[in-house]
Amino acid sequence: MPELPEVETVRRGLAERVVGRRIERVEVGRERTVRRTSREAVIDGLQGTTMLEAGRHGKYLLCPLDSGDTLMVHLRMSGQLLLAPEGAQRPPHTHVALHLEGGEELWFVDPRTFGEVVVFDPDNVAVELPEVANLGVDPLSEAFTRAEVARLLRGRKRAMKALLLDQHVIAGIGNIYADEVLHRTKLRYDHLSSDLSTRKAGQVHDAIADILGAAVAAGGSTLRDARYVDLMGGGGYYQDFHRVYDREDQICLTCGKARIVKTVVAGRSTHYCPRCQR
DNA sequence: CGATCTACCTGATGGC
DNA sequence: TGCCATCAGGTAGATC
Repeated sequence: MPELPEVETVRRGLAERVVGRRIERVEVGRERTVRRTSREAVIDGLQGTTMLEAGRHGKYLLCPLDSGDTLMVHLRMSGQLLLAPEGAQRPPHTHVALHLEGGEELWFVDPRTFGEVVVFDPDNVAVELPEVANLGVDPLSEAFTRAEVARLLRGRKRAMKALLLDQHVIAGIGNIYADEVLHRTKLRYDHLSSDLSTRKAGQVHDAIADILGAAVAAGGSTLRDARYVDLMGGGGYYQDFHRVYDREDQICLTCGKARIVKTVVAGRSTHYCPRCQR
């Protein structure tokens, strides 16, 4: 569920409401959520610490603590971070609860349990969280330029959809926004990245920046199942602006003629306009 | 190297 | 209403 815009919305909530407040007590329910290390490592690593800032790289939340360690949270498919009053009724599948100074709790809720909570030493990230060390450029960072995107895309011979989803190249794009970016740039999912002109690669850069930026401004995309919500439990509304995702058989909003096709590519649902995208 | 498939889980949805 | 099959936004690892 959550891709960069949704994770960024959660990050902003943490920056506004959790950074600077001491974590007084930690509860870990389900062991699977902390499988990377252990229940003890997460409890001992968080208890008594304070988040210095709320960071993000791609879909990974990375929050440095005053202990020198860093808290990593990945929401994967169904994870949520929710802020609630101390003692409030917890939803099912609340696997971690942080009791914050000032009488609130921060919950990690995750029905499918793909998500993770890790406390790690940032100086040792390559060993403790290698996938974080190997993340590609973040589209909201200064390093995300037209020239860099052209280099990343044109230097590889990959199907465009698979490449946009590859977190080692560009970090943060998931299935929804990959389809939206490809539609905006009129590229089909199987267009080879090595065939892009420099100009076209620049358009891909611009589409990523525009679409992710607009989605962040809209608070992300909350689909019918409402599995993505922000820290306060509110939904985003960028789903109202999707032009291909979840619009199977509907008329393309760009050409007004063809109907959106839904197919499966590399095991992922893929939506595109057969008339606009080549 | 790259594409595809599978596995990890639970819940929502749709067909019968 | 109930049962069952199918599908879901992510990622890593195996296989070809």
